[in-house]
Amino acid sequence: MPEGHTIHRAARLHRRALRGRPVRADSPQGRFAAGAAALDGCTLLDVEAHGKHLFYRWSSGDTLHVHLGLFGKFRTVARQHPDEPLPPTTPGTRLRLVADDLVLQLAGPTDCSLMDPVEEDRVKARLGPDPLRSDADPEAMWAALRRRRIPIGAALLDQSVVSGIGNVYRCELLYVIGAWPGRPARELERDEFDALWSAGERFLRAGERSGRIITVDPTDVGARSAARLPAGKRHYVYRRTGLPCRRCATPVERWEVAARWMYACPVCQPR
DNA sequence: GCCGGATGGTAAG
DNA sequence: TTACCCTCCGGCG
Repeated sequence: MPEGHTIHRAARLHRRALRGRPVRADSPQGRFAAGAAALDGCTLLDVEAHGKHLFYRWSSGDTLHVHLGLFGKFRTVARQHPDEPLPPTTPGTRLRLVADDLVLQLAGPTDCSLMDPVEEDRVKARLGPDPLRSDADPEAMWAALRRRRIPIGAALLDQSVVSGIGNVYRCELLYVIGAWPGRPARELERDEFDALWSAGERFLRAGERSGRIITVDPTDVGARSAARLPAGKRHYVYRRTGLPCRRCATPVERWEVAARWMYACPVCQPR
């Protein structure tokens, strides 16, 4: 589920598993053969996440940029012995990193490439503040919203306004702050924005820790704890078209905003 | 077992 | 605006 929480989680896990270790690198699919050859035998120095982007820094001076897009997936396989045969890869495996006790495989990414510092800066310059980063500045997001006439539902998907939020979080965030998605971004009140930012921080952080998106207060779905909620009970409105709102029972509506499905309760999120 | 859809973004037209 | 990337998962049979 690649919204920002997935990316920060991958950064944390990959950093812990691979930092300081030399790895073998190759591209079973072949589309990243030259890049993998450049990384082969190098040591991972650090991993940085910003929004939905990952940056891996290597002892060679190279930076590996990964963007999962909608389909990209990482798979890690533990190894007992360094001389154990490698696990099979799917034909689409773009990059494989092999350490003594771990194999990391990447398939289906939107981007997997080596970047120089100029390209890296260009990518980062396009990104708005990321609530999961310690250097995130909410005032930058507030200023960006004030400049836009587009609906708030569209602004939340614009990675230059705020980075790391995807379609699930945008729908759920607007529900929990009670804002109609079609309202112009610039008309959001300051107290609504503060609630939006803090809920965004809270949702993303919980997602990073658990590896899944759970936005409901468990008491709203008749559960004691958010842990192990079944798939149909994790959200207030996302993918619940026509089903009763969990708080007021009004049917959830669905329509397109910024080329993606938007879900909202017309009563809890008044226009 | 097959089919359709999706958590996203880029580049072509 | 449309095509594309080519993953996994859930619904259906």
